[in-house]
Amino acid sequence: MSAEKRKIILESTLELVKVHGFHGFPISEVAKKGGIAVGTIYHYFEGKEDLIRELYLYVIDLIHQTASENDDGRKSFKERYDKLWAGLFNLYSEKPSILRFFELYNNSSYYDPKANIEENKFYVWLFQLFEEGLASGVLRPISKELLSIIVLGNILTSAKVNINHSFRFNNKNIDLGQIAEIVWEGIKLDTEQVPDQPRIQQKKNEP
Amino acid sequence: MSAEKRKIILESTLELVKVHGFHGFPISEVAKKGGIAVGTIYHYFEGKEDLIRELYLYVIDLIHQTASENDDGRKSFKERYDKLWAGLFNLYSEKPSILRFFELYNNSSYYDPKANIEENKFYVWLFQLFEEGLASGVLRPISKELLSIIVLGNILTSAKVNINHSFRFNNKNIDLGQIAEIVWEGIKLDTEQVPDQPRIQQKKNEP
Amino acid sequence: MSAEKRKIILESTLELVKVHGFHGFPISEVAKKGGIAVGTIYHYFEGKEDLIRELYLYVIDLIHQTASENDDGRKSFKERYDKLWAGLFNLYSEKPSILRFFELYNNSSYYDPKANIEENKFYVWLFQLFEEGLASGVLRPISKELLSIIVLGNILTSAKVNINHSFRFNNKNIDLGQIAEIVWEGIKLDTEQVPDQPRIQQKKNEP
Amino acid sequence: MSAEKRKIILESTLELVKVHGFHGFPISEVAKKGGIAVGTIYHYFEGKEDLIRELYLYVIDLIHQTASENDDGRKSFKERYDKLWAGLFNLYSEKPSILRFFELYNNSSYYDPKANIEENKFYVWLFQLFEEGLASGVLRPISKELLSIIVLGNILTSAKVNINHSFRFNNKNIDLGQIAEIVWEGIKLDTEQVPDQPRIQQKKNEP
DNA sequence: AATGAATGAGTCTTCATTCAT
DNA sequence: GATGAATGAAGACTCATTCAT
Repeated sequence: MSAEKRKIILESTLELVKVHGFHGFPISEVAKKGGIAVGTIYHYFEGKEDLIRELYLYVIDLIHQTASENDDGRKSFKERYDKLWAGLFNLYSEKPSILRFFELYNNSSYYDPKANIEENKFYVWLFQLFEEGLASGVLRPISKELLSIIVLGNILTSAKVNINHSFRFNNKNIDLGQIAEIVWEGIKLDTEQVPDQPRIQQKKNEP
Repeated sequence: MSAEKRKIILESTLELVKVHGFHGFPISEVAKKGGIAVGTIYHYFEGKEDLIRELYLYVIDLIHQTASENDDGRKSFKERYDKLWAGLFNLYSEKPSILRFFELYNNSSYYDPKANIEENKFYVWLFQLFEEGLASGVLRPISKELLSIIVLGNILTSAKVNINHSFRFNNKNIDLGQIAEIVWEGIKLDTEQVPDQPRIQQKKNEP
Repeated sequence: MSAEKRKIILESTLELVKVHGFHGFPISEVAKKGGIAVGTIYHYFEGKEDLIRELYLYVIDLIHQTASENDDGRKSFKERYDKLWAGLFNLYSEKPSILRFFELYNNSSYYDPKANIEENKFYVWLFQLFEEGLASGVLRPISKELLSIIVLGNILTSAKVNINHSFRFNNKNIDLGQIAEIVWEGIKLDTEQVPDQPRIQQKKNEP
Repeated sequence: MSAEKRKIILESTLELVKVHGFHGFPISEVAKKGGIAVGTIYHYFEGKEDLIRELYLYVIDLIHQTASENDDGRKSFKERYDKLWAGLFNLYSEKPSILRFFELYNNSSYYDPKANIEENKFYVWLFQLFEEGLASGVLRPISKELLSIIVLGNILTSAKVNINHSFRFNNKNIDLGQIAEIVWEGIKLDTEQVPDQPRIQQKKNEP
């Protein structure tokens, strides 16, 4: 069992998923792309389903590394926020296969709904980051879960547009950097104002 | 050629896409679900690819109708913004198959990158809405394209979480309505005056 | 039941058989080519099998007419032989769909092996012709069946090559008229006398 | 990739073509007849079309072998001619599937008209045989192409009748050996006569 | 460990035929 | 008589997985 060969299989699969979707390519293509035999893949993974699920963990790890590596707890939260945004935006832009994989994964039959978010080390790290932001008083009182959802969602949207916008928006130049600022405007605490009054009313979507 | 039967096929497909993804179900399932014969589907559509592409137009139409029907140009822009958000959020939440379809479509081999966004009547309508918002002076000077991207992206994210969050976030209650306000905070023009009145009104997406 | 419409169906089918073979085209193509509805064909014929079998009779009739129309019992047998050859050769060459149909028919599942050759009016006529030739003493004592086989077989071969030879034989000019003479040399009775008259003239089929 | 399995597939197909024509049997029948799985066929051939085309080459090879194996350049041309005739006649009679295949192939959509006859090793061999016959002076001055057409065409016709005549000609006994002699009479040079005068009258098949 | 030939259930698609209008 | 929408059985082909080497 060489880790090298395992990685070859995962990366080959990632590329193929990007181009063809989960079901759009045969295992034999993975073998061909990786320069190995079909049977070999079954030494490293139990089957296609297992391969895709392991690929999810592999990709989460990549994201976690990218996000945490550049982080420096001594910097201001805004700086850390910008680094997070830039890091993931660049990762997704340079490796669109990751972005694509995520979009597909959550909607696919491979997705395991029983997987707990707390076991996902990237989310654990991210929750921690936002908790520190909240503690430092620069963020409006929004739950760390919601902050994660908004920020990640918008990074994803930005990167998606970045990858596709040339044809999607008629070649108009769209300044995606603005999105980071717009979101920041939305989540930062307006210091000029009286924070002792709730600015946002409670609302129950699902009673 | 009955429009009725055509709709049955489209709706059956939409449901199956939601549960299984594009490639995860056979055409015969569409037939069974619709109570018709397999061959009939091929009278109305050239093949699976064509069916999926027509489904895209069908769904775009649904979204356009939902968004435009509830719109009233005489109301304030904020009110129109809230209506847009509530309308789409509810549509997606009540019919997750639409949400799912979009997520998949843009990443699938069915997606036609040559399709011009200007020919998409929903986007035409949406661009017009934001142009009016910009003209009325309540929005920061952000391009209508970027505004569309941000707002739609966040509605989608909200609805996605709404549909999945029960298991995705460990049953924590997440107040998705906040997202509409956070985004609004990000795009609205800050008039320095009068912070002594609550800036965000109560809103009930799902009573 | 209009005879006109029946003929349209038969001729449309004949053309389609030529291009696609028996199984290579759907009944709907016959309808489209003939400018009629699919159901109409089933008013005139019991099904595809019946249509093909009726087409056989239709084609046999065409051949019989062509062969017998130009025949004149008062002419010499050699002249009648030449007329037969020229008539069928031209018919096949101008309407290759007939030739094609025959080749296919005898090898297809549509062919009815129980059909008695004596009930085929073209063969009845042909056997009669050769019997007269034998009676007149210009032919070697070969059974009328064998004569029919040889002559028809070689006309068919000639026409086939005529239709295809340009590409089959590398654009070499092949004088197919020779075949008629070669076969004649093979079946005619050699009267030892009179070699003082030229027996073979030069001939140019394709100048 | 075993040559053995490849041959099993080809032979199974050949038998099925004989009975049902090209389109009259499913690939699954080939598999069943050969005692293998359907998928295996697709390891050896790209599809049905490819299988049929490869079968053509396989059959050409069989014919070439049969014809050339029994040939002896030291014998007289008439003896070689008789051997050729007998060899092919027997091959076709004993293996009617070959005969049937040829008839069908040239009229089918599988036939590739771009295929050059010079690349067909059987024809190369045959042309050589007739060239030697012409050089030895026993044949009338007929092009080797035309000689090939006539001789092959008549062998084919003979064998066809041999296989089918029992029902085609009402159980009459037909002496097919005569055909070889008749054709020989047609192509041999009449040494008694004056070859400096043309023996065949002018005729115009295609004015 | 690595290979890749073999398997056969499953998929898309076609098309002869029917029948209500 | 004429129509053509609807049917569903049948066929070509794919591909995840196995296993002998």
